[in-house]
Amino acid sequence: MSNPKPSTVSNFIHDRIESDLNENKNDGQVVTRFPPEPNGYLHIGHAKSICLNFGTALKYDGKCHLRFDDTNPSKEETEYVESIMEDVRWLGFDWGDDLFYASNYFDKLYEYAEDLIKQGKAYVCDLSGDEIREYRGTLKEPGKESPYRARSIEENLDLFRRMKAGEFANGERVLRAKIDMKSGNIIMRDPVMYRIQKAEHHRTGSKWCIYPMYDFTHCLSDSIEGITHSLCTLEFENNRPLYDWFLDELQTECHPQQIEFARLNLNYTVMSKRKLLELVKNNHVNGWDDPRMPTISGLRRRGYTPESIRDFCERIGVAKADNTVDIALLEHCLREDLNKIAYRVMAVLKPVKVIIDNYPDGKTEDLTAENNPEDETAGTRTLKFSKEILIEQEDFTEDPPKKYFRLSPGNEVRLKHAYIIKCESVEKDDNDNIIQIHCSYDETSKSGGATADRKVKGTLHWVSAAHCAEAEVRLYSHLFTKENPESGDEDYKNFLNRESLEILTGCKVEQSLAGVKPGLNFQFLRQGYFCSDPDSTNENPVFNRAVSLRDTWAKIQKKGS
RNA sequence: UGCUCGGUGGUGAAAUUGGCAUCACGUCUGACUCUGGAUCAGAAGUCUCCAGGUUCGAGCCCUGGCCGGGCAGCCA
Repeated sequence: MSNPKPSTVSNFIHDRIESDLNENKNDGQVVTRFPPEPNGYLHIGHAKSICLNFGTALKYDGKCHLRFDDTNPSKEETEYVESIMEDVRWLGFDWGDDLFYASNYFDKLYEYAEDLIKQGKAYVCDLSGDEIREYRGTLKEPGKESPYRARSIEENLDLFRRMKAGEFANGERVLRAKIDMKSGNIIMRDPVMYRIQKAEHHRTGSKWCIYPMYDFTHCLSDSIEGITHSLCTLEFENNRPLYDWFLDELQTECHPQQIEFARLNLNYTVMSKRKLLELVKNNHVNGWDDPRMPTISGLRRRGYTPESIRDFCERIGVAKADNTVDIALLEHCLREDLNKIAYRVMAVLKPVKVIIDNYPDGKTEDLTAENNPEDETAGTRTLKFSKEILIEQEDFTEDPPKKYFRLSPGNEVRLKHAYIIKCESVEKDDNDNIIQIHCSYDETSKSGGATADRKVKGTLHWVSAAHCAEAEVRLYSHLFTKENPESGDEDYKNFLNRESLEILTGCKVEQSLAGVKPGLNFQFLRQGYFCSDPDSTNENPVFNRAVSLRDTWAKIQKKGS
C-alpha cells in the first residue's frame, strides 16, 4: 500500500495559497483542517474534502488537523468518532498529534461569548423559536429587531450566566449576536450563538447545558488552532461574513481565510448524510458499510483501495461549479489500480459441467498459472486439471450468435492455462436443461506444450470439479436506477434499484481461495475484481464484486439487441 | 421582485492571468491478445449561456440580459 503523494494538479485554492505564500502571509505556513461532525459515517464526498485538506498540507509542507465539530450532542455519538478516524487513517492520512474536538474549546468559547456581551455585541433573547423565525423576516423582507435587543450589558451577562447554570428550560432563551436585522444576508440577522440543550454530550457529559452554534464555534476553533486556510463547501458561502465578523469583533490574533469549493455529487447514488442514514435506518441497505453505499466503509468492504479513491479525488479536481461526476470514473480508477496488483484466479459463478471424454479416467495434472501477467514478481501457482471440469453457463450455447467466441457444438476454445477442447455433444434433462457438455481435448495443445501456440478465438476460465471450493458471490450494481435520484419532485427512495444486490451461492472457485482472509482483492479471470468479505467462513467464503472488467462482448450484445 | 455564487465537448477539470480551446473519463474504429481483460494506434464530439462593447487579438476585461445553485434550524 502506498502513501499519498503531493498532488501535481493545481486548483483555484492552491493558486490562492501560492499567492499568500508569495506575500509571506501567515509566515509562510499552511495549516488546514478536516472538520467532520460525528453524526454519521464518512462518504466519498468527504474523501474529496479529506484529500483536499490533507493533500494541501502535504503539498505545501504544512499540517492538517482532524477536528470533530461536536457542538450538537443530540446527534453525535462516539461510534461515529471512531469510524471517522478509522476511515481517514485507512485513506492513508495522518493527523499526527493534531486531533481536536470543538468541545475542547467550550470554556474558551464561553469566554469569547461573554467578551462579546461586554462589548455590547451580543444579547440574551427570550423570543421563542417561532417568534425568532417571524422576526427574522423573509428572503425579500428585512427582519425586525427583537424587543430584548436593548438589554443592558449587566442584564445580558447575568442572564447568560444563568443559562449556563441551567436555570432555564430548553428553548427558553438564546444568546444572539447583535448585527443587523435588515441585512440582505439572512445569516447576519442577529444569528443565534448559544442555545440551551440539556443533553448528554459524548465527551463533556453533563458539564454543559448550553452549546455554541456552528457559526460561532467554527471560526473560533479555526483561529484557536492557527488554521491558515479553512476550506469548506459552497453552502457556507453566505456564512463567511459571519465567520469574519466574529473574528473581527473579538480581534483574534489569528484570522483564517475561509475558501469554499463545490461538493462532490456522483450519479446513481445519493450523498447526503441524512439520506444515507435513512437508507440504513429503514434497512434499504445492510448498514453503513453495505458495499452498495458510497460511504468510505462501504467502498472499503466492496473492495475499493485507498489508492483508487485518492486517485479519483485527484482527477475530479476542485472548483466552484456544481457538478455530478460519472461513477464510471470511480470505477475506472479502481480497475486501473487493481489491474496492477490483484492476483488472477479462476472462479465459476454459474457452473455447468464439462466432461472431456478422451481424457484418461482418474488422471490429474498440475498446471502452472501466472498470478498476475502485469507483475512478473507476482509468481505462479499450481492448478489441478482433470477429466471433469466446470465452466460458466454463459460460455456455452447451442446456437451461437455472430462473433460468439465461446464454446458451442463442434467449436474449439482454450481452457486458460490448460488445453484446447472441442464440444462434441450436449446432454440434457427432460426439461431441455443442459446437464453436461461432452468435449474432446487436444493433448498437444497444453499451455507450454508442442502446439501451445495454436490459435483459437476464445479462452475460458474453469475449475476442476474434483479440485475446487464452494463460495458465495455477491454481485452489486447501482443503488439507484436513475442517474440523479434527487432531481424532480419524486422521493429519491422510489428509484432504489431492487436488483442492486444479487447473491450467488454454489459458485465454484479454485482451491487456493478456500479459507481466504477477508479484505483481499482478486481478479476473477474474465469477470471482474472481487474482494473477500468479512462474512466469509472456512466453509463458506464470500466475495463481493467490486467492479466488473470492461466487457466488450456485453457491448456487442447490447448493440445487437 | 433581498443577498450571494456559478455557467467551457455527454461528464469532470484546465487554458502560462488578454495570444492557436487542452487533458481525463465515457463513446466509436482498428491492431494485438492463452482474460472479448490489459496494452497500443486512431476518430468523433466543445468554437466557451446570449447580445453588445474595449482591443491587433476576448473563454478571460466592461455593460446588459438569460439560465442554474445556495441562504428564512435554537442543524452543520
